Amino acid sequence: MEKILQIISSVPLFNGLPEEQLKEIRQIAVNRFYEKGKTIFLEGDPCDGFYIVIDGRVKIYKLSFEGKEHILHIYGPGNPFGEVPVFAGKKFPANAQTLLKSHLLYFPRTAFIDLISHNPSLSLNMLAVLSMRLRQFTVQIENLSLKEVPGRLASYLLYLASEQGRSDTVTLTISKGQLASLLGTIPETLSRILAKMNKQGLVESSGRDIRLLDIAGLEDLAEQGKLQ
Amino acid sequence: MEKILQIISSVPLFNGLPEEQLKEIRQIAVNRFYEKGKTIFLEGDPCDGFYIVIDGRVKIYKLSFEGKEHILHIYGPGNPFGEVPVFAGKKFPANAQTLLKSHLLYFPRTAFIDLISHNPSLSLNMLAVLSMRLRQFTVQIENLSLKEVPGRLASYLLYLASEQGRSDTVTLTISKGQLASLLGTIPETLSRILAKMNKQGLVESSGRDIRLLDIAGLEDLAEQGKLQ
DNA sequence: TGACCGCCTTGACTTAAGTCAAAAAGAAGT
DNA sequence: ACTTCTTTTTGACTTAAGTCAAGGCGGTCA
Repeated sequence: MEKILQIISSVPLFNGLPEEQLKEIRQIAVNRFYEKGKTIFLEGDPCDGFYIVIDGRVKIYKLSFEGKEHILHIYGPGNPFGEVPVFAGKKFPANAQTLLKSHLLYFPRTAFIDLISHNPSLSLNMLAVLSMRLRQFTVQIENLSLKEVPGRLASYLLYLASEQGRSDTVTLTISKGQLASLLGTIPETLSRILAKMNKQGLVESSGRDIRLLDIAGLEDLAEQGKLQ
Repeated sequence: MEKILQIISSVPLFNGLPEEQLKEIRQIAVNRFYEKGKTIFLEGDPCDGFYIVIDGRVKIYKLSFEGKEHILHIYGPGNPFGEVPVFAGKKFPANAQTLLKSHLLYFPRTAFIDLISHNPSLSLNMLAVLSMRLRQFTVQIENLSLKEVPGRLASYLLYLASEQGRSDTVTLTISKGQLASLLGTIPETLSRILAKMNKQGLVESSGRDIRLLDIAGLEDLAEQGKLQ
């Protein structure tokens, strides 16, 4: 119980809120535990609340008619998800599934809206979270429509390097198949492009570890969107 | 002056707010007039406020390294834009330019945040606006990564039909070049695909008017994302 | 050790969509 | 009606990336 309060206080969404309000938030939160590979919700499901990842990992994805999936986000501890229908419309715009055994906190819609109505700081935090997400989507759309796969991969590797605080080597935290889906392509193509980048001396990859040999080259590639 | 108050009251973002609050909002709003084709802001520009279109039309777009543009949104009267950096970070994530001579209202950041902090209804409205936008982006990403151009075009035509309240004929409100950019492709490709859809009896297009001859076929196409 | 599994890679082929260049069709102004 | 400019269409060609199918690699478990 105390532990959860501590976790809540470290979630960006609840940053800077006074102790007392954190306790209120704790009051309405519900623990939910999922095994690996479990569906949390499906696109079109009616929504009456949103989630925060406490532990584990969750993918948010869309499915094509034939069943091909495109991963929109992968969320880990501290990330909220499923907030869109809380404030607009009723239904989830995408699917959510656990990638690992996960511990989530669930916030019922009405109680949360009540809370937010009485707490300007919380509402500003929530506005910030949604705005950041819009910003991310903007980048994703730019990547999809203005860059080719090599450019998107280079962007992702550089992002991962900054994320992991290292500039020389990164370690993929997801499978290459999942990465392909996140980049809007398929495993075969990703594999071929990684091979090409190896040949060109941009990276040196073995398994999930990828050494970034030519940062400047990768930055060019990420910016221009094209190989060569 | 009175006219602007009336316009403000009809903007979805300010729906359901009491008269008095609308007046406060009017207080902080600043009129801005732009000729056709003028830049309102560029990606990376520091932001200290956002806009609402009163009259005219504005495109929000990204530019690739080589200067190719991808239009993210086209906004008309009643639509707010540029809110993202108000709540998260400082810089605009995309470019904005007028497509027509336009009248905008500008809301300075700090004054607006002040307002929102004291007005839960306004903040919930803003949360709804951002959430709707996230939902739209979700659809756009789905279209870009899981559908081919014919599927995106079919989606757009059906959307336009519902928008214009007619199921048989739609009229493009933007040039075909702009439409191509909005669908993440180029004019040549769009032209060819429209020609193919004509040949297949799905539509009958002449200039900016497009008759939808086979709605069921278009819906299939939009859902499956592929022609044939 | 060997069989099985999921994940990744490679090869051959197809195809959607982009590029470049030119013609055609509209719109606007004189 | 004629010029000029923009927008749209068409054609020939190239290319990025998808499909299908086969094989390889690496773990796990009996």
